[in-house]
Amino acid sequence: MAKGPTGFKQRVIQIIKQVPFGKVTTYGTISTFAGLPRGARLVGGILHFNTEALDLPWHRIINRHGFISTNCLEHPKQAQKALLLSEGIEVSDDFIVDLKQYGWWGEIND
DNA sequence: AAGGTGACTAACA
DNA sequence: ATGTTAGCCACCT
Repeated sequence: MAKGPTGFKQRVIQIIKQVPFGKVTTYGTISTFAGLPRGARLVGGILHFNTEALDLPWHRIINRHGFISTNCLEHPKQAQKALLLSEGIEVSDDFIVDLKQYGWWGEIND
C-alpha cells in the first residue's frame, strides 16, 4: 500500500476524521490508535504544523484533562472553543470540556 | 544534513 | 501532595 509522506501523520489524520460530530477525544487516544501509546506529543506536534489538516476537526482534539492545550496565537483557545460550541459541545469558561459527556474513545455508533 | 522544539502522558522521587 | 524525568517521532531552522 502506498503510504503517505510520513505515515504516522496520515494515520493520525485518518483517526481524527473518525471522531463523531459533537464529540471530543484526547491526544493519547489518537496516538494509541495510531500505534503510538506514548506518541501523544506527535499528535500535538503534527496538528501544530497541520498543513494538510484543513479538513480535520482539530478542535475536537484536546488534552487528557479535557482542557484546550492550544496556547499559540496561531491556534487560539478561543477559536477552538467556538468550534466546539458550534458542534453543540459545552465548554467551560476555563476552556474545559466534560470528557465524561463528550469524550470519544474509539467507539463509533454507526 | 543535523539538532532542537512541540497543541502530551505517565511514572518516579 | 507537587516537581522532574523519560518517551514517542514529525516538522522547522
